Amino acid sequence: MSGIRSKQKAERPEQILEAALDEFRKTGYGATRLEDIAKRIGVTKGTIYLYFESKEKLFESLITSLSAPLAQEFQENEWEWTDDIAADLDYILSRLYNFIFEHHKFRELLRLLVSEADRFPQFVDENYSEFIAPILQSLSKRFDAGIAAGQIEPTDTHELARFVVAPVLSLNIMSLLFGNRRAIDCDTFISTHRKVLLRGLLKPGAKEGEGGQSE
Amino acid sequence: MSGIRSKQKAERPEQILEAALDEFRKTGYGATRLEDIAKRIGVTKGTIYLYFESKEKLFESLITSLSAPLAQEFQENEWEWTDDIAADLDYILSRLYNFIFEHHKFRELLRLLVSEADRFPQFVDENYSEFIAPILQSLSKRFDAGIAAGQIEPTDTHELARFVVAPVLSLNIMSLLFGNRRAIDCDTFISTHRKVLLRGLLKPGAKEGEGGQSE
Amino acid sequence: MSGIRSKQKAERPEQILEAALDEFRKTGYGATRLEDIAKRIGVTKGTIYLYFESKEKLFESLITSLSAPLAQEFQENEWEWTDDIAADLDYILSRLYNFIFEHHKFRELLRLLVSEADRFPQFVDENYSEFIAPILQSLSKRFDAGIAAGQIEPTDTHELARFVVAPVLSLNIMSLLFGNRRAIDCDTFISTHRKVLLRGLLKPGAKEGEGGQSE
Amino acid sequence: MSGIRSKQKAERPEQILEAALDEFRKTGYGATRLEDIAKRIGVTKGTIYLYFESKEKLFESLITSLSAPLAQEFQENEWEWTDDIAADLDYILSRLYNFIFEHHKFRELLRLLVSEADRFPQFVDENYSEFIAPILQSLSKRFDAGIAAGQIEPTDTHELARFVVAPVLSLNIMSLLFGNRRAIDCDTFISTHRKVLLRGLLKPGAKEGEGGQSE
DNA sequence: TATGAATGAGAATTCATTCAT
DNA sequence: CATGAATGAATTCTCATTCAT
Repeated sequence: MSGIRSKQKAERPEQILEAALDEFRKTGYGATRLEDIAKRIGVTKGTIYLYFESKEKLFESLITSLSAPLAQEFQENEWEWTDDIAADLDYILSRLYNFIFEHHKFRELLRLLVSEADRFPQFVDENYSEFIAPILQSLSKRFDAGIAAGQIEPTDTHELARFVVAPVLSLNIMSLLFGNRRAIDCDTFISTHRKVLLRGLLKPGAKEGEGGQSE
Repeated sequence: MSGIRSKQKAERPEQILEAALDEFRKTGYGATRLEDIAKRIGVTKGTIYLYFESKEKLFESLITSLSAPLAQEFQENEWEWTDDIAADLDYILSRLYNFIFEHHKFRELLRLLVSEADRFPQFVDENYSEFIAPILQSLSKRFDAGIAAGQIEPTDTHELARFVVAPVLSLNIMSLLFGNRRAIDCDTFISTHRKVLLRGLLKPGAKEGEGGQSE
Repeated sequence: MSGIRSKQKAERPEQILEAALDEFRKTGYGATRLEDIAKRIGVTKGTIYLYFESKEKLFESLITSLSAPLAQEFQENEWEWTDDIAADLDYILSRLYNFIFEHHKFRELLRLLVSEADRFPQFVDENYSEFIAPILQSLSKRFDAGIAAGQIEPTDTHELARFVVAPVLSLNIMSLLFGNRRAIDCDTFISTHRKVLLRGLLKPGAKEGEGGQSE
Repeated sequence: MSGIRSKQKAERPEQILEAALDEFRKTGYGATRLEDIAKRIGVTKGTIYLYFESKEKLFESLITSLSAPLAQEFQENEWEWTDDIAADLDYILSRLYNFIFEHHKFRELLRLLVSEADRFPQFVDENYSEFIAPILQSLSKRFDAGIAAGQIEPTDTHELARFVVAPVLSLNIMSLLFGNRRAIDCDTFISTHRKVLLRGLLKPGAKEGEGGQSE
């Protein structure tokens, strides 16, 4: 309508995906109307069909467009380990948390995956293998090294990685649940996570009392 | 046709809610058709309207019917603390995890809350205050006592409680995401959780050095 | 709305098919709107979907409902031959033509088949094998007998049957094309058909000469 | 891109009509999309609107473009009669059949007319008066002469003409219905048509027995 | 209580048509 | 001349809801 048709055209798919994300998360896949997505960017329903052949395909494209760049970012930026396990743990946590809060879309991707997990299981699986599995892989390798170096108590390192990631996922869910109705004190949460991981939950003294004192 | 019928009639609301849960979680609130819910228990759409005045009210009743008894169970069964912090941590974890695995419905409640959080925020809040808040309250009280008794490193105990619960929530989400497609090794996860909380992630030696590698 | 729900219900499919026939022939398959079909019998679009799962299925059911009883009628009423070939020819023609004029729907079936032949070839084939083929079969048998009895000039009797039926088909098409805009003098057409078949087109004299003009 | 282009441009309307015929017959008027017509000749929808002001006008132009040259051909090539009625009948039949099978488009014109007869009755009428009527006129004139010359049994010659044309129409319909799924033995059909017309269906002997022998 | 036929508002989708480039 | 992005009205199809039985 303005004149810069071709420029707009190039950006349309992104625009639509952006708008679709907003609507899908607000309303859920089933209840979102394509018309609302269209309105959001000032076009009409029909326009969406120029770029996506159906609501379902739009949803699929959305999932892909959300996870692909995230996965890529993780794959491109190799984890850089030192031999200081504490520093590396700090690095792991800050990277995980930063990643989530830098990427507002990550949270929504998660919501969509949880909501529609039974209807689109392939997406869950894709995301797992492209996105979560590599993270767990990297972390468990570092932990293996840590164990070998006597920095870490021997344990199942893959499970340990899973456990290290878990609170991040959890924080994510919280922020999905409460949106901005309940300000979540992320910093404190993160710092708690860090503290517990770094130093353990219990005082040496209490711990010694616990089971054995050979420590 | 008569005896069984009348018995069933009394149970109709429960039957409907049960069926509604199955459908809502499979399809999401927006995309679930009342007819499918009805079919599941061998009645017709009209019957649902004898017990619930609309789809939305049905959903609300479902949330309530799911969370109320769970919250009640938690409220009735007071936490029973000892002065052995390690034993109490074990107790906390086993109670939290057992709760999830005993109550299949709990997981689905969570999914519904995540999926529909923006559309039904009141439910999220209700659940938080009736269900999650009390848990956090109880745990943080115990941790306060632990700190006072010198068992636990001083810290923000409410956040600590949140952090202790986080992996539980996380495991829950995982099982929502992967259903039974990806067998999650819950036992190992829980045991890792326990180990890390009880003894800390790092060896005393590594921990003392923190930045050094006297190891 | 009136009260005799169940009676109406039983008749609905027929009602709808009847209305569908009227609309499809008036407007063609592609351009017919389900709403118009519905209006014709005083119901709404939605009602049609209680009985037919899509527009296409409705069309398919229509074709079947049109051809099935016609084919059945032909199959049930065996052709009854005498040994008078002239009488039998009369009988054949009157039966073929009567059939067309008794069965208003037959004409429309043909139109639908011609119109949609490329889109629904299976229907054309079904109709051929269930409906046309048996007719040709019966006629050619009679002609075989006629040849054996020296009543008919030896010839390919299957083709002869096809040729005997052809003008009937042709008249049918004419009436489809002109509807009631151009009154077709069917009686004269039929009588011409009869005359030509019975006595041949040419005088014996001309015929005998075949290429000569003894006239 | 330039030389070929400009040549193509001059031919665009024809190209479009050609493509339109293919699509209309395949899909019917209502269900044909202009975009498909455009694609067929490698242009876009918009281009069609440079040459035809609407879909309906395009259809109208198509009918005209199909029937006009056919009618013209018939009008230009006067029927050339001899006084040999048999030869003339041969000539009539071969001309009619040749005409149909030379002109693939004739069949499709017929299909379109049958399909859309109720929506575009004017076309049916135009075609009748410009095309069919003259044929019937010519034939009936020849038959009149034949009767006057004692070659043909007195009869309604206009109806006779109609009847002579009928099997041709019929064959046409068959080929519309079965396309190339069911090879129609046209030659045999035509030869049967010819035989029956030329010599009559019945043997002289059988014929005499039939009703009267004053013949 | 329960049914299920019918409704009708509303959503997805299609496509003739327009128009800026 | 030609494009093809955009439109928006029209159409198919869905489903929560009603109500006569």
